[in-house]
Amino acid sequence: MILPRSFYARDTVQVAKELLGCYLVNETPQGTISGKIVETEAYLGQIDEAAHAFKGERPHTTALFQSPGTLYVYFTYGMHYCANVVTNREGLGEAVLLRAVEPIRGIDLMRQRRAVAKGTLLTNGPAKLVQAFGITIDQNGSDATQPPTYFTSPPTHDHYPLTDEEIVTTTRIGISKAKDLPLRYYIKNNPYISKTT
DNA sequence: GACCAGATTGTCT
DNA sequence: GACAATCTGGTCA
Repeated sequence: MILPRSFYARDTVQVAKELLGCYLVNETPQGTISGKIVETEAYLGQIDEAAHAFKGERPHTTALFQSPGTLYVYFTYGMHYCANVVTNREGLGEAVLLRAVEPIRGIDLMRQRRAVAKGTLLTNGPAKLVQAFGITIDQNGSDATQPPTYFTSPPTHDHYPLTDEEIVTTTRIGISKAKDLPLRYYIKNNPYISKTT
């Protein structure tokens, strides 16, 4: 079942935690790709110095200020893309960054897009999963509550929701500002989380 | 496996 | 002109 807009229209930290265990799906012309979300980071807009929305709305951050459930895809380091979902309320600039997923469907397609990667290296980082799923800057501003790119709740046989015991909370990585905020979440003992510190 | 440097471009100072 | 919510390929072990 596709997660409705009301799922995202809540406290950003809450959404970041509950996205763990949910599924990311991208329907491409070549086939459907899906994966289980195992690692996220919260970015708190105008009170969070590390957030792209911190300095207010800019031409390249307009998607961050749209309705909850909107995708925000950005380009960084001259060669990489990362994907977020807008959360809380329209106009706040809050979002959750997808840091890692566990491949479920379309693994062959992921391998084609990431020929260099083997094993867990396929999707264990924000730019890696974006590449494996075939997400590009074209998805910036698109609506993640309907196809082709969207999130679903876990299948009924999955263990969900996760307990606090199974969610590890730690500081964010890869950034230079506000690094001490405990806004990174991942599923304990899952081999697909990114390890960089 | 750990550690290090290079890639490459949009945005802000 | 500096730097970025990163990854890869090299070297050394």
